[in-house]
Amino acid sequence: MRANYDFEEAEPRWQRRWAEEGTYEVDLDDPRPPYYVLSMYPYPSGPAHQGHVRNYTFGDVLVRFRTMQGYAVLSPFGFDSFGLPAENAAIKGGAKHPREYTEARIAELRASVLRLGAVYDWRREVRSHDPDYMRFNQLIFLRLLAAGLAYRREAPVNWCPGCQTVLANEQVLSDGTCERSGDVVEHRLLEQWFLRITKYADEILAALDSLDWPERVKTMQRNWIGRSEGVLLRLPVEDHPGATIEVFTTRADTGFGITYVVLSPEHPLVAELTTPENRAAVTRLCRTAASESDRQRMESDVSLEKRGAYTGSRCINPFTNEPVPIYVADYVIATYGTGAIMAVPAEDQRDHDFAVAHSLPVVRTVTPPQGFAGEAWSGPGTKINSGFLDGLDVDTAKERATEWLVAGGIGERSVQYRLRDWLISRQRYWGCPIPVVYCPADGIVPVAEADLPVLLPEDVEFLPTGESPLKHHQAFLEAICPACGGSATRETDTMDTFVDSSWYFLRLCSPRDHDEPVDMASARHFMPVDQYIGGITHAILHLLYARFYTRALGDLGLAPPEIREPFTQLFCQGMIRLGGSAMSKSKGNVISPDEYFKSVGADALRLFHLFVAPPVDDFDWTPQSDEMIEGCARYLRRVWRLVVPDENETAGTAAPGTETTRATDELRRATHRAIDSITTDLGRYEFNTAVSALMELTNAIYRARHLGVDHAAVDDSVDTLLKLLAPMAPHLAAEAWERRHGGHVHQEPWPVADPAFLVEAKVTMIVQTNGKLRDRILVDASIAEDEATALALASAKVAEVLEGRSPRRVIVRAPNLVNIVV
RNA sequence: GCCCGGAUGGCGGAAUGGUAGACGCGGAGGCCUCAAAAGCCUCUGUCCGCAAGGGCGUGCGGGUUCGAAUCCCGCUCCGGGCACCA
Repeated sequence: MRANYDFEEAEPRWQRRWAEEGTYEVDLDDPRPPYYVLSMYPYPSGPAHQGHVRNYTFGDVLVRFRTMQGYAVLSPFGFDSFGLPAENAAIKGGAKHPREYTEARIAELRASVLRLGAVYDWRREVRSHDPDYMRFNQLIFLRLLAAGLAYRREAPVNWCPGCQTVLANEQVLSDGTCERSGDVVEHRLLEQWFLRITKYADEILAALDSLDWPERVKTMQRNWIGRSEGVLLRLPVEDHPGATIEVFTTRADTGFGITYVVLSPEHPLVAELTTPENRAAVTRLCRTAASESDRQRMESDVSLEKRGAYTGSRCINPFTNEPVPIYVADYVIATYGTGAIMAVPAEDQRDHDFAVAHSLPVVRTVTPPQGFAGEAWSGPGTKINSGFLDGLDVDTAKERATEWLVAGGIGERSVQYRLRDWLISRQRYWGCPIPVVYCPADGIVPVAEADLPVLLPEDVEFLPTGESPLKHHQAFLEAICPACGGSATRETDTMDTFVDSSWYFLRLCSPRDHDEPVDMASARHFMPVDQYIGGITHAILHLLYARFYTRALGDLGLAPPEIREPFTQLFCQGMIRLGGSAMSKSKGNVISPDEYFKSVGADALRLFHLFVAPPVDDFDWTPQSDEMIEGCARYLRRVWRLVVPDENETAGTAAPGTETTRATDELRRATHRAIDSITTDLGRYEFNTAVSALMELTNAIYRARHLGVDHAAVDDSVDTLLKLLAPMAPHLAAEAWERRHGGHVHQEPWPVADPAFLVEAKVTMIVQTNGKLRDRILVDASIAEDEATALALASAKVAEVLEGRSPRRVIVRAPNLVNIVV
């Protein structure tokens, strides 16, 4: 009836069938081996744009491919549904509650993903803002609290004036601005909740080595953790008996070069060590440092003027027993190491800059290389001016100085991390409440687990005051102390949304379990995630937190303790850029897939995303993209005509003969080559070359039909083509297969290449002289070396070049190549 | 500043030591059609040449090798990450 494939009718029909028939629903008792494919659950920002399309297409190809290979593929979906945009929209738009807003966006995104033909086990859907998810999110927090992995303390924090909340270090960009709003981040001293990720720093770092992840992601995590080995040493303060300044250094060997010591402005000893005549300058410095953002602090450095002030006190350099002045300066960071440093201006450029600005002495303890024209030399060399270290190289001296400090009780070996504990408090409404109350009698008291979840009140007003509406909601604030039964005040901070996303992949294994956040048997069955797919943007934040949480949950008995790493393989797809920046709703440069669903169908759009560029690469959306999408649609029509030929097309009319036999053989080999390369490509996320191989096979089938290959061989190749196409263009493959055979192509086993068809009987041997191509000769694949040489030397083209000379050397790589050197 | 990627036709890209440019987009010509759409066929790196054929060619300069887009050294440009972390 229909010659043309009506994708607009067929695609939604197949989408309904896959959902209704539960094709991609997987349970614990499934006899097939489990395989877990997960795309990072999205923040629901509304209908999908091309970035989502690319992401979910990649994931869906893997789900369908592994299913055809015989796995019980767990393919769940969820929504990272807490977060600022919903609350900001409520504040701006007035009427809509963040829940209503968020759920509308979820419906839109879910519809897009369904329309794309991506298949999930929707029974497993989780949403972070669902009370059920919040309950376990809070329960995990309470267990972390009980185990000492969550704690509250006053700390200098990153405050974003735009978002009116604190940010984790990870959310502050290197220029000192907020990653969300772009505002300059300020410093504030606030009581905040932290998670003790640093306890796992060593394990998380060490485990990176054996992780099958992209090297650049691992490098980024290593840099972020920033482990450094050194010494903590104590410097006694002159005229302050008992007072010592503790500093961390990785260069114990430079001790003889300490010419001053610096405290950060926030250091607890600043007030005590500042003498009256220096108080004014020191206080001014500390006040400026406190009020300024990191960016302003760094910008002050551009003038090379290291800002600092003398305290008036001195401490003793333990190496020389000489007193050195103690300064306060804002180039020392309070939150790293001990918040104080020993300054060695000859071997550290920052110290050198400061020393010059404040006329402090510089003593070299390493001989710089000949011709060194810089100021501070931090590289290797021979020790000088260093007493018992003189003449040693830096590494040996470092070890000797360390031993000396330890033996003298002055210091001990220490490892410091750039990684800080994870600050999770957010002063916002639309997040998961931190389940504690403040009791005048008992202090911080956790909410009883039986009383979870602590829900967000619905009757709140969103006003542009910058304050969380929770702070003014009486019914929410008023709580009963679980310890004494007296009245208490509820915590109004909510959790960073990265907490929600740090364990959802575990929850997805048993999303409806009412007793525990993670069912052990389910997690043991499905975890770890075999293929995790997402953007490189989460290389540090989400992926680091998830690795931490997986370990912490295991150690708390909330998840299988033997599962340390959540994601076996990670694939980071490139982003789609439009007008120079990543396509995203917040940037307002999105291209919707909707018009393509209508004009060419989901399959053509999927194929385009698979074909247009290597999946790991970024690619720029250009006007040419539309032409290429049209090309993919054209290709699919070409496939369709193999199944339902036009009436004026002729096929297989030639009489059987030797030509036919050879063409049939060639078609069969083309088919098995396609199976082989596509299977390899899909396993390596090289979807672009997989599509290209599909096209080559299609071309080969057309060629064969043209030559009159018998119907059985063509039919066989078309069937294989449809199976190979099934993960990438699932609707058309399903429709075509059903017409030919009935049943589901996606339930067919994945084809396996027969090695017998991968070897060629005849090979084109190339003949070179001095590495330059001269001739091509068709030879038997089994040709012997001497025979190949003889054939090559017999070539007229070679004779021309040789001009009667005899070859100096002949390189033979039978049957592919002979290179004659003259 | 440090670290990590990348550079191949008009365009997206393929080839990881052995025929550079697979596959596709765009372009040119032809067929079909009253016409169009759709489709089919041929050509399409560049220069010289009527042609046969030949020269050149993977950002630039060197090197290793019988042979380099591919490996090594040094540059240029582009992209990303980190950046006062002692």
